[in-house]
Amino acid sequence: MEQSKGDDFPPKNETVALDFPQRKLVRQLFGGGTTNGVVENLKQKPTPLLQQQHNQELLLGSRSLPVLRPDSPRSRPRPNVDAKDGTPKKPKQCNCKNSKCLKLYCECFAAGVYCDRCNCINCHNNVGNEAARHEAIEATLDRNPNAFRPKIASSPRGAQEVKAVGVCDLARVVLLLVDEARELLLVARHNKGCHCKKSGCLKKYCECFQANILCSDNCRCIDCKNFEASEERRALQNGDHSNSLYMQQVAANAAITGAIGSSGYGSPPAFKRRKNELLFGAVSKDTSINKIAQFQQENHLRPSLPSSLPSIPVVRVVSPALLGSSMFTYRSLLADILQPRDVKELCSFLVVLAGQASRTVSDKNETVETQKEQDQTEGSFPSSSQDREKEPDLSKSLVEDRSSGSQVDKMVTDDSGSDGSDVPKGIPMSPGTLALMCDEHDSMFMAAASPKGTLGHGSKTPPHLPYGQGKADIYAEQERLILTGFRDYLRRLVTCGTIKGKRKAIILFEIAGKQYSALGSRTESGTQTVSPTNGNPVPIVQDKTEARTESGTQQLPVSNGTVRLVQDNAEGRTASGTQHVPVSNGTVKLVQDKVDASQIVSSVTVTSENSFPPKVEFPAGNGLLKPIIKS
DNA sequence: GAGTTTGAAACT
DNA sequence: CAGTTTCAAACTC
Repeated sequence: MEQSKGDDFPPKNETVALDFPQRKLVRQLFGGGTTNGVVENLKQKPTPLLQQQHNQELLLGSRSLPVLRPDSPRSRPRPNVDAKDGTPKKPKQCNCKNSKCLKLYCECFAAGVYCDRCNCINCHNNVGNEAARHEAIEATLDRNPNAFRPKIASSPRGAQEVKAVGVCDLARVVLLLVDEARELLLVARHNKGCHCKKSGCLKKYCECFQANILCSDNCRCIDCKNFEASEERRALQNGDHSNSLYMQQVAANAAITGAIGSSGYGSPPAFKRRKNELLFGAVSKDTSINKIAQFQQENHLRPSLPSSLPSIPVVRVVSPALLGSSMFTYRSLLADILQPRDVKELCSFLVVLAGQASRTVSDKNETVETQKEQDQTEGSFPSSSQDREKEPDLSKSLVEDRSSGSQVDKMVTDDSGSDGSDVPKGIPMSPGTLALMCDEHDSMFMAAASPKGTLGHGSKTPPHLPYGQGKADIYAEQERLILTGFRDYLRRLVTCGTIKGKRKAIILFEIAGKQYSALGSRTESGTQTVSPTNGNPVPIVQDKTEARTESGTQQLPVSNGTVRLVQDNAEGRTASGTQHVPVSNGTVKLVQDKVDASQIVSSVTVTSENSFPPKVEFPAGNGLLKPIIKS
C-alpha cells in the first residue's frame, strides 16, 4: 500500500538505474530477504508501479541494488508535472554540490535513478559517468548492503481474497479490511529508525515523519513526538492540510487504517492488536525503561508516575518505542476522522440494512405469499405486512421462526444451544448468518489463537442448509440490497478518501465491488462453502440474483444487545474474532457530526428488548439508508 | 533567495 | 561503536 503513493513517484520519463552487473541481479534473485524496492533490470525502462510491486515479490536480495523506493523518505513524491509548463518531470531534483551525486546524500542516487534535470553541480550520476557511478554504488553497498533498500519497511499483503459472498459476509468484508489495515499498520516502519534530536520527529527532517509513519522502537530519537498518542503530532496533522502533495503521498494509507481508528483512543496501535489484546498482556519481553517511559508518555501517565521508578527518564524519551517489538508504526490521516465507532456503526448499518432489505424484499413478494407459506413449513419467513408494521421484519421473522419447528431450526438450535451460546434457539439462519454463526462461540477465540486450534464447534457438523431455491433467491435479493447499500457507503468513503486516503478507499471499494460483482455474476444456485474461522467449511446458499422473487429475512445473531459479526482473517481459516456492535437501547447514529447536507440524515434506532431480537426503526423516508461519512 | 537548522551519511 | 564531519534537504526570514 505504501507503494501507492508511487503513483507520482516512478520516473516515468527518465532512465533509471540500469547499470548493475548481471551477477548482482542474480545475487539479488537468490540472496534471500525481502525488499520493497524494485531491482531494475538492466537497460530496461522504468517498470510500472504495479509491476514493480509484483517484481518485488520476486526479486529478493540480501544486498539490494539501487532501487526505486516510492516509500522512502528520500523518494517522497514531488509533483511529477512541472507546475509551470506542465511537462513531466522527475519526482526529485537534487541540488547536490559536493557529492557528485554519487553518495547517498543525493536523493537521486539514493533512489537509484539518474539525475535528470537536477540542479546539481558536478553531477556524476548520469550515463556519461557510468564507471564512476558504478564504483560509487559498489562502495555504498560495501558500507551498507542495504543502502538502497527501502527505509520504510512494509510488506503489505495483497488484497485478501474475499471468498465468501453472503449477506453477513459484508460484515466479514468490513472486518477483513480492518484486519488488512492492521496488517498495514504492522508492517510500516523505518528499518533503521530515525535519530532525531531537535525536531521532535515532527518535521520532515525526520524520516519517519516524512514517510508518514510513527517512530518505532527502531528509532533512537530524542523527545520524540511522533507517536500515536502525541497531541503535538495530532495537532500537526489536524492543522496542516495545506501541503496537498504531502497529503496525497500519505493518503494512500489513509482510508482503511483510518477506518480502524487505531488512534481513536489515543493509545498506541499495538495496544489494540488483534482480539483486543490486553494492554499489558501484549507487553513483550522488551520492557526497557525507555519503553516504559514511552508508554507513560503515550498514555499521559507521567504525572502520576510512581516514584518507585526513579530511573525513568523524566524529560527525554529516547524513541517512542512502544511496548512490544511489533508496534504499529503507521499513522493514517483518516485515523482522526474515521473512528472505531465508525466501523462499528457501519456494522450496525449493515445490520439495519439487512433488516430493511428483508422488509423490502418482503414487500415485493407479497404476491407470492403462497410460496412463502410453503417455505415456512420448512423454514420460516415473515408473514404479513401488518405484522411488519408492528415490528420490523427482522424481529417479526425471528419471532415467527421461533415457533417453527423446521429442520433448520432444530439444527441451528442444536448447534447453538449445546454450548450455551446465547444464539436464539429455533431461529433459522440465513446462509450468511450461519456463516457468521460459525464464530458465535467464544471458543473460537481460542481457536483463533492457534491456527490449527480446535474448531469452534468442536466436532460438530457444520450447519446444514436445506434451503430451497426460493429462499436462495430471497437471500440473493437481500444480498443485492445490502451490497448496494454497502457500495454506497464505500462510495462515500471514496469521496472522503479523495481528500484523505483516496487510494485506500478505492481499494475498499474495489474489494466490496468484487463481492458485489461476484454476487451478481452467479447464475446458478447451490451451496457454496466458505471457510469460516473454525476451519469447517460452512455451506451457504449461493443464490440466483436474477430471480429474486421472494421475501425473506436476514437475521444477524444478536444477543444481549450485541450484534456479533465474524471477523475473519485473510484466508478465512484460522483467525477469528467477534465484532460486537452495541445495539442496546441506544441510538446508533449512522450519520456523524460532519454531515453532507445533500444526504439524508438517518438516525437508526436499534433497540434491544430482552436482548433479542432487536427492534429496528427506520427514520422517515423509506429509501435505503445511506451512511454518510464525515468528510 | 540567502542563511540557518537539521539529521542522515560518511568518515575517523 | 561512538564521535565528528560532511552534506543536502528542510526550514526560516
